[in-house]
Amino acid sequence: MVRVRYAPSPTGTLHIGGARTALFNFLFARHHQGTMVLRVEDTDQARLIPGSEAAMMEGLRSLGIVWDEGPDVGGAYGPYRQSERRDLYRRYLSQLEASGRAYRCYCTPAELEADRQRQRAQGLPPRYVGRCRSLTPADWAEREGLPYVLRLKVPSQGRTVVQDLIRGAVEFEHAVLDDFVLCKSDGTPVYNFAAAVDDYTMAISHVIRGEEHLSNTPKQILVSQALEFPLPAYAHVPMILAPDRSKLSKRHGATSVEEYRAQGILPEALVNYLLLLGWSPPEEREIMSLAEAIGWFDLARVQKTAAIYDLKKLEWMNGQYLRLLPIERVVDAVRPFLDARGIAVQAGPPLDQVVALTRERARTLVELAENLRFFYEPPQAYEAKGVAKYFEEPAVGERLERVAAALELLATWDHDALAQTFDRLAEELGLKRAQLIHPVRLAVTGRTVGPGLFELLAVLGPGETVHRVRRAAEAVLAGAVPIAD
RNA sequence: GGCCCCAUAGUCUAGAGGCCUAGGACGCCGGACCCUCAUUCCGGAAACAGCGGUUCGAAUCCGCUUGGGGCUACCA
Repeated sequence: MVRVRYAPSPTGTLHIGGARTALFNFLFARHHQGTMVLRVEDTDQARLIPGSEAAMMEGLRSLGIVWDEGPDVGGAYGPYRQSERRDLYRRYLSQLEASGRAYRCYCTPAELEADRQRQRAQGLPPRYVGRCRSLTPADWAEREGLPYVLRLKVPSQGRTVVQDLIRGAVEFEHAVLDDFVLCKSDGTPVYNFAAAVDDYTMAISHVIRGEEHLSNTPKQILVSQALEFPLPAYAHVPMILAPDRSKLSKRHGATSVEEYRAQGILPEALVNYLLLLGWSPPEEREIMSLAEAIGWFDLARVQKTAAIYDLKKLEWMNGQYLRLLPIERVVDAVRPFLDARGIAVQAGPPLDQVVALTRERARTLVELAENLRFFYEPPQAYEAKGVAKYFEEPAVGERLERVAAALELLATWDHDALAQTFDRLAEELGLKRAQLIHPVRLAVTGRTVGPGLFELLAVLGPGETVHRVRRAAEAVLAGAVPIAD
């Protein structure tokens, strides 16, 4: 039975690195009909950020990553917050103490700091010097009441081998490890201890996590062995780096799932993009559904090398999804972006028709919202480049008047009728059709780029079209064309 | 500093000794199409970090060098 976990620390928002790790866990679990556990690692209350846990869960859900057991949904191995598992940790801690595998250390932070200073000065690696290592329970009794931490008694000889599913056997000499802290003086367990206990007590079969944890793994193995726990399988997935190859941080722009959402990236696209960072499908096709990914997912195809995220490709992929997804899905997705811009769609043409015309010209929902704005708001000004190109030709004002007049008489308002009207008028005026089309697009949208004119006008409707063409004609004739930008 | 991981184009990657004159994707450049833009379609430039081995043969195996990353807390 495959059981995996994603174990975030609620100290911020859901990071794309974390999201990718969660995604790999989720895909692995689903592929093997296993169970996905969400565990909140909140032992360090000082670092906890209120609302972070809920935000992370919301971020995961928005991407379609769901869990079978967790703080919100419960499960047979709860509780799922480390802060609620104190009693459990205490039990294993006293077991370790009783068996002599852990010992009390009374060294003060000042003493430890002094040790480190000295070691650094001597060019030695900073490790715990072992001052309290051979203290006996009798010595402990003497120090009754003094604060102490619990340290694991790491064997000084030998080595620990991590069998990693992605990297193979990785060896760590015990000589380079030190007697690390299991439990702080205030009684809170420390990560490497709590993680080992939880992975065992939650019956986790595969620990799939970021590469930054590889160096911690021997410590967790040592804890597990001291407690006589069987070991889970480990798989350390490569990290996601910022474009300058450094660790991802706020200064690299959008790094959280929430920020990408705000920039108009669809969750479907983000998840698909993240999937390709560190994993490759067995076929040369990159656009795929979560269901397909579940069928294909395999740790053997996970890369060893850290990946750098590429905004350009994410945006391209988002564009693909904008075109691929059912129109209703895109309409729903763009609505909040319209609202945020005060674009009132109730008064204008049906949004689905508008989106159908504009979505293939957008890469993000922000762009899409801006691109369709003119359907609901007449242009206040006209693009400078277009004015120079199309509104300054001789007799353009009259030409626009003619168009308005012809359109006004049109009985059927659809693409073909509009096309015929423009053809006929162009012939009458001795012009090329394009010489009518471009000024009219500018008159109606204020821009030089956009959907095909006849499709656009068909959706915009006769009233609004004629009105806008007239208005532009008047401005041109009056020599008072408002210029945008 | 010590320990650990990694190394194919600007970026994501395929590649598990001969199938590689190294394949795909984004981006970039050029072209076709078109009422503009976008889409789409064609075409192009662009990589096996370096040096030594092993082998009949190395992007693939080994070593060293270089480079990048991680860990080294009473953080996770």
